[in-house]
Amino acid sequence: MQDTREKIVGLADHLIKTKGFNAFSYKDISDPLAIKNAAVHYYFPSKADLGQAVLDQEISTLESGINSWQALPEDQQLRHLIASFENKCNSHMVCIMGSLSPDYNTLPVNMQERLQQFSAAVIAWLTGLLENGRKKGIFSFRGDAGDRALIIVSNLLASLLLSRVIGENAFEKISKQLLDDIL
Amino acid sequence: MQDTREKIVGLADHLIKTKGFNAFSYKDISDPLAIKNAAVHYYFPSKADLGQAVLDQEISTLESGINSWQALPEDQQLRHLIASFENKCNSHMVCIMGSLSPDYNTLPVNMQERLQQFSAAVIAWLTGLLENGRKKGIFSFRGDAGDRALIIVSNLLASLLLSRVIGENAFEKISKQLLDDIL
DNA sequence: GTCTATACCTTGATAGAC
DNA sequence: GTCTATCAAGGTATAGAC
Repeated sequence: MQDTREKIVGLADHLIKTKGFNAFSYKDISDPLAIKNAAVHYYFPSKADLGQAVLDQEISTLESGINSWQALPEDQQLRHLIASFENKCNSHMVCIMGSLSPDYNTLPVNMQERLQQFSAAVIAWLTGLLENGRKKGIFSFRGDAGDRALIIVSNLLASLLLSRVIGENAFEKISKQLLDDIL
Repeated sequence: MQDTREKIVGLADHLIKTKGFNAFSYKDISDPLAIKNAAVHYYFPSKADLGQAVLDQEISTLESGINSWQALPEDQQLRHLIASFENKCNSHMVCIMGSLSPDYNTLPVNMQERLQQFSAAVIAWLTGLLENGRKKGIFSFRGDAGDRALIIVSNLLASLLLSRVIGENAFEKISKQLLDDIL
């Protein structure tokens, strides 16, 4: 089934966001699907292949999200981004960048490249969004839009990490202040 | 030698900040010290013991840092905190919270507890620092000091993670904006 | 305190039958 | 596509000699 492939990628994505790339194994994937680890290797010969598939999916999900918000006012688009992080927080997940960046040095090269690609895409999009929103008077902030985009991504990423350690309201507090600072 | 113990903890600390807790092994420690892995187990029977020792050292280093800055004006104290992150960035390390929080669910309980303790200590100290600095007119910001402390920790933590993926100037940009926002 | 030696387990991965 | 069977490698950890 082609379906199995998708289930594997979905599970791997979830495992990366809850346990980390180095901490999950093929068994963590084959058991819930009630298949054997060899079946997983049939779809993804190496763990690097699986990791790459997860990142490719993350990138395309991001892009289709961005596309679907295109017609909305800039502040609404930003709220959608924040909402997607809120969902992760409620499901006790961190984002893909928050999970993989500490392990960056241990990742296979193909995953490093994809992770860079993902980060660049988020920041480029958010930079444009902030610039346009500022022109229209929707956002108000000092300094370069690219720097501000960096700050926002940085906060959202870290808020999920902190929530895991110091409690759930870390995300709420941070995301609220984030919006207050530019609206 | 008692010295060996310290070298082990130092190496483990460095390994956590470069490769992550789940990605380093006893061999990564015994090889550079030119000893055998059994010698490491002599000092730290389990990896959880070693991880705990690293966190205990992090906590006491933090506390002695905080103490040594006590007499300085609040903005100087904050700059010292930022400088300590800059050092990590230049050495291609992330901070202990940035490294361990994504792996939180996979950590032994004693390490989870210490990590919570560490995070709480940083945030409590920074909250007080911001409150005092605001009273004196050194800092200027809206909202609760605790929320602002959360934002700053969140940014510093994430800036090291982002630097690793998208390049070195991420830290510089973020830390600069951080100060600009409250000075 | 450090060594050798080793037990035991998990992991990623492959070969070949069905 | 999925299975059984198996592998080599590497990991944590322990026992006991020196």
